[in-house]
Formats: sequence, structure tokens, C-alpha cells
Amino acid sequence: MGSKILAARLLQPPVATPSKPGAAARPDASRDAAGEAEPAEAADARRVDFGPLSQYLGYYLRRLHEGYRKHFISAAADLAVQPREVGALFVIGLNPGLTPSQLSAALAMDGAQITAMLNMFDARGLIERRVSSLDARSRLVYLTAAGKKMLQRLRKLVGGFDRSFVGETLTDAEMQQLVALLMKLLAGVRE
Amino acid sequence: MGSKILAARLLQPPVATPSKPGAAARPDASRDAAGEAEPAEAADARRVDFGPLSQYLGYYLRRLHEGYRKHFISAAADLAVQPREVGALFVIGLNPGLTPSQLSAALAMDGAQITAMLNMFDARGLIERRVSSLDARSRLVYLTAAGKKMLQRLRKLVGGFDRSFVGETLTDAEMQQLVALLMKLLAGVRE
DNA sequence: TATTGTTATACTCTATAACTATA
DNA sequence: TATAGTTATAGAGTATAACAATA
Repeated sequence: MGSKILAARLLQPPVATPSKPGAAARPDASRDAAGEAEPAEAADARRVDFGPLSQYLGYYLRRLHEGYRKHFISAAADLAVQPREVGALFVIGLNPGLTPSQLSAALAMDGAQITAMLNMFDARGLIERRVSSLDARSRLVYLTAAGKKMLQRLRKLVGGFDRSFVGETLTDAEMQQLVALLMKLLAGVRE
Repeated sequence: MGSKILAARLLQPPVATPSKPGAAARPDASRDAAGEAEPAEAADARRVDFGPLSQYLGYYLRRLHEGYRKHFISAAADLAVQPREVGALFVIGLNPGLTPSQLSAALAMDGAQITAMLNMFDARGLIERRVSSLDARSRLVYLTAAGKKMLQRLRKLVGGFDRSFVGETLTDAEMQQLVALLMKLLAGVRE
């Protein structure tokens, strides 16, 4: 479709106060009744009303989650890793000998996802799985030397990443506040 | 895999201060060297170290986005709608006569997604597309009577939804603060 | 030639069910 | 029989390329 310029002009984040710029109050009812509205060409002059949704968490979580993922993937292009894989490598590196079950719980990914990811790490030579001596059903997961090297590179990348994502939009204090609120919410939320 | 109880015991949200409970300091190095770690059975006694990741936005955005989606889908089970579809219906209802291109920009979904969603709404009788009288390539999207009825039902559902997701975890003030920060971040973030 | 909407296709993330090998 | 890990498969969400109709 490729209407990037249009997208930039349209109300990017929904306005908190729908009808602030008094001049352009939308004549909803009349347009609704008439049945025929502005043409596409008038688009960039038009503001989109998000109504009550502008106050809701879901919209922001979706947009920001996606934006964060994309930003991360492009920032880590040379390492070819994705955000959740970085999380997994950190957890594996910091907690050697975790089982896939434990990784599943810690990372909030189900068993099948963990296996698929571990298979991929394995194929890239980043981890190894050893059979537990205490329960032959269990596997213990460790970083290989290559995995540890990768983790070191990720540490550097990840160090300034949130700042590079946030840019100048939030101050350090606001970022900390945001993380604190998200952390508190995640800790208490009913799944 | 089904280790729900285990999951609840494992460090649910990553701790901000990795080694707070001084007693159970993990002997990382020795275990790493030995190569053999605790068995799976010792899992619930074990805390997982997330390291620097506990401070990063990405983890929280992923977890909370998923949690929100699931909560919403179960809450809206009888209406059979998903969060982003609700957003779309609100935007269509509040801005009658938008084109798919405009919806694409407003909802941050590409053209193919918009078409697929509109096809689905169409099949359910919720919207109609009219050819623009000014540009025969453009379609103008409107809610049908059934679509408007659906929107009214969604209004009620959505009214208390964030509160039901957040539960008692955050106060009203904290929720407002969180939304304000997310809004500010989304407005300023580089894509 | 460029643009709107559409279709077809693919890739990622997530989830479920079935299988194996141990217990 | 129950559990840990695995495999296969399917479903959403997102993205790309190609196409038809129109400009």
C-alpha cells in the first residue's frame, strides 16, 4: 500500500483528549447520515478519533511491543538474534544447568517453543544438553564456549539498547518509572 | 509439559536486585565447573537470575502484551473478537467513511491485514465498503446496523476491561501514569 | 507510470496433541 | 501411570510480492 507519508500525518498516537483542537470538530452524525464521506485525498487533513481506546493499555502494548521487536532485530542484525532469544541466552548463561522445564517457566514459553529454540541454539553451537545423572528424563542446559562468547557480545548490545529505542522521548527517570510500573503490573497480573 | 505449580514458584517477574536474599546465593562458578547441577526436583527451591534483562522493556512488553491479549480474548469469548479487531471497529465506527489505506495508517496494520480483517467483518455483516465517488479505486468503510450494535456491546465490555486486567495490582493513579508514559513513548519512538 | 485495494504466500510466535523414554 | 522432552501441526499476527482496476 505504501502510504508512509500519509501515515505520518494521520494521528499517530491516539489523542488523549479527542476533541481538543476545537476548530476541526468532526461532524460525525451528519456524515454518518449522509453516507458519503471525504475522499481519500483529504486524508492527511483528517484526524482519526480513537474514542475511549486511546486510554487503553492494549493498544500501546501492541504497538510498542512490535516496535521494540523491530528495533531490536535491526539493531542486532549482525548477530541474528531476536529479543526472546537474547533473554533465553542470558538466563541459560546466568543459571547453568537449568532444565528445559525450568526455562519454560522462567521465560514464559511452552515446552515446544523451548525445544525448538534449544534445537536452534544447538545447531549454532551455542548450547549443549547433558542428560541429568539424577533423572535420565531431564536434560541440563549449558552454554558452550561459543555461547559464552555470544553472550558477551549481547551484553554490549543490550547495554544501551533501551536508550536507543526510547531516544530522547523519555528521561532516565521516566524510563525507570515505566519499567517499575510494568514490573509491578507483571508481578501482580492474573493470567 | 504442564508444570504450572513449578512456574508459579519460580521467579515470576525477574528480580531487580539479583542477589537480595543473601542466604541462597547461587554457587554459579562451582556448578559451572563441575558440569552437573541440581536435578529438576530441586526446581522450586531455585531462583532464576535474569541479570541485566530484569531492567529491560522488551521482556515486560512481551509478557504483558501476551497476557493482555489472552485476558481480553477470554473476557470477550462470547463476542468472538480480538483486541485489534475491537480497535478497528471503534475507529471505523467513530470515523465513518475511512478508506482501507487510512485504516492501515491509523491502526498500524499493513494493507493486506486490513483487507483480511475487513473481509472477515464483511462476512459477519458488520461493515460495508462503498466505492468512492471521487476516486473509483478507493473504498469507504462504514459500519452496518449490526456493526453499530456490536460496537455498543464492545463499549460496555471495554469500559472496565483494563481494571479487570490490572486487578488490584496498580492504583488508578498508577494506571493513568502508566498509560501516560506509554502514550508519550509511542508518540516519540523511532520506528 | 503510480496508486488503491486485493490475493497469495511466507515467516514468526504461540499453542495443542501425540509420541519416546524414562520414572 | 505419570513426567520430561520432543515432534508435528495448526492458529494468530505480520510482512512481501504480484496482480487488477483506476488514476
